[in-house]
Amino acid sequence: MTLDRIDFDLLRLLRKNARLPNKDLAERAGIAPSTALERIRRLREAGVLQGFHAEIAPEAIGIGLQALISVRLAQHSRALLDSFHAHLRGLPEVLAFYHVAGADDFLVHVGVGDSAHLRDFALAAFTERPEVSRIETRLIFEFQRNAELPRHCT
Amino acid sequence: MTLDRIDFDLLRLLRKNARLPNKDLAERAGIAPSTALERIRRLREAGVLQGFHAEIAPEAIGIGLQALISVRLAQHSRALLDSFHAHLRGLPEVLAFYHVAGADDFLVHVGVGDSAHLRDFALAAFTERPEVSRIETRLIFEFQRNAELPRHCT
DNA sequence: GCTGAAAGTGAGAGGAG
DNA sequence: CTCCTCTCACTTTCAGC
Repeated sequence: MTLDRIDFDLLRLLRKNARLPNKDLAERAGIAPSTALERIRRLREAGVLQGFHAEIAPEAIGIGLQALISVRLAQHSRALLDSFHAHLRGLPEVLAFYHVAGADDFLVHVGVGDSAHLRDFALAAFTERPEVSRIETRLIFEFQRNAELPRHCT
Repeated sequence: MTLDRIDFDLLRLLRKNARLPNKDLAERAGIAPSTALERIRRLREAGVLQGFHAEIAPEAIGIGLQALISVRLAQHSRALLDSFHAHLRGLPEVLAFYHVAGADDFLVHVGVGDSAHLRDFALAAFTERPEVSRIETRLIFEFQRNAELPRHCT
């Protein structure tokens, strides 16, 4: 699938505000509302638009503390990897995770209530797991996401 | 501001699908559409709902490679921190960044076209910067975000 | 603070260019 | 592929509960 300038405009607008009405979307992209509707339907079907998510203030949902936990697995077998992967996906404290190349295999972004919660969680969800060889926890002072599209998406 | 069960329901629904029509939102939360509208307006005004963002397939916008770059600053002065912070916010390759406690000061999630782009970018945006003392780059095999709310948000 | 009706507006489908 | 029109459904406001 090949995207043109109008597709990038629609993506850029939806990336900044996913609840923008179709009418406004069309106007700002310089096309008719029905055309915008059709384009967005196609972008979704092609898997370019994967979803729309609300961003929620962490403190409002009881997240007073965020941390990054580096995890090194005991071995690099496929079975162990899959098992740990599935485990990560089931933890509500996990906000996001990265599977990376390097000495540590995973980097896990977690959100917890307080430091006691963090200690208990790190112990139960990582240290006590058979797949895990070693973890390292870093507190997050600030986390920010970027809603811009790359420069070449003109 | 104190949230009740219905607020959490609305947040949970919008977190999973930010484009869900208000009517459906109300129905699934068990309230009238006008009530849902009012509640969401208040959640936005209170800063609980901070925004709505589309999730876009990286490859579709020319991101063939993602990496995590650990950055250590030369000193920990406020001026240097602010300067580097502002710099990060202006880079389109930066998808997100963490300001963390520990030996490294920042962890930057970047998306680039290919390995040549990554090398050039790491050099120009980090290594050559006066604020930066040292960087370390790790390739990302997989990145996943969690759209669930914490367990206590019933 | 929630409900339900009423007015205004946008979404979405079908057909023409 | 894009636009226009038309219908239908949704959003949004407001008075009443």
